[in-house]
Amino acid sequence: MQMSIDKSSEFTQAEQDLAAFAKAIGHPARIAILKILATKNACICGEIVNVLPLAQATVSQHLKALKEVGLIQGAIDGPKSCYCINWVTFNNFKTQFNTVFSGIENSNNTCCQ
Amino acid sequence: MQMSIDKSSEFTQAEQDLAAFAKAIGHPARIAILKILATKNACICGEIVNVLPLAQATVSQHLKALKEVGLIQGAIDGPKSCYCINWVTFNNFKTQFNTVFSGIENSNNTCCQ
DNA sequence: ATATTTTATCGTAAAAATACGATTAAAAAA
DNA sequence: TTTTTTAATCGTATTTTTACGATAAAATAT
Repeated sequence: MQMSIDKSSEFTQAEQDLAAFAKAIGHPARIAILKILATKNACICGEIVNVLPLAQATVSQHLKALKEVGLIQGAIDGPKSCYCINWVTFNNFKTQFNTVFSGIENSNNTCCQ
Repeated sequence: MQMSIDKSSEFTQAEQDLAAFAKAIGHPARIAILKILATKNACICGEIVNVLPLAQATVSQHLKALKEVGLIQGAIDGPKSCYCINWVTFNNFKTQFNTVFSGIENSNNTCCQ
């Protein structure tokens, strides 16, 4: 008996992309990281580790997740690592989101009450 | 040796709430469901099951996830279930998102390249 | 009254995510 | 040159998510 095979590829690329972005920001630690980067413009990894209630390895893992979907980018600065938000990707996500859900939201929706 | 205890409560309520919303839409099936509901206003569960490449039990599970964060609401309609988007919650999510990430995105960000 | 339709829930298997200590690698400081 | 600092990666334990068959519950249809 086989179970739990990934069905993601059965959906459209747009649906997969949007879901991937949403998933990436779907953890409080990653929200916190993005908030820090949004206010500080650029930030050394160590500063993020100091602020978050997580181990260095875990923060690195979260940074990697954000980097993989392109929401942040990093550059090596000596022995340190500097991160910042990639606003192009970020705004692209916003646009995709608003496009997909620009349905009938202005209708007086009184269904399913 | 204990590991992997949930650290979510160490973050702010706003961070947790926003992450919960993002997590809820962080799967292509749930994006697809929201898209259907956004265009159809209201929709019977069975129609969603027919359109998605997933088993009925799995779709029900995804619907439950969306309902739990308040993004959709459902009403029993005879033996059927009618679902629709809760636009109040939905727009609240949009607002929260835009508030948190209204940082310095207009700056000419050339860091971390 | 019985059968059918519809959907939620239960049980469970498999996969992915979360978390951290330990280690590695690479630059800087001593 | 050796030590220290910084951060990525590895290994691994635990938890959560994803997926589905089977069952239950509740209304409709026969």
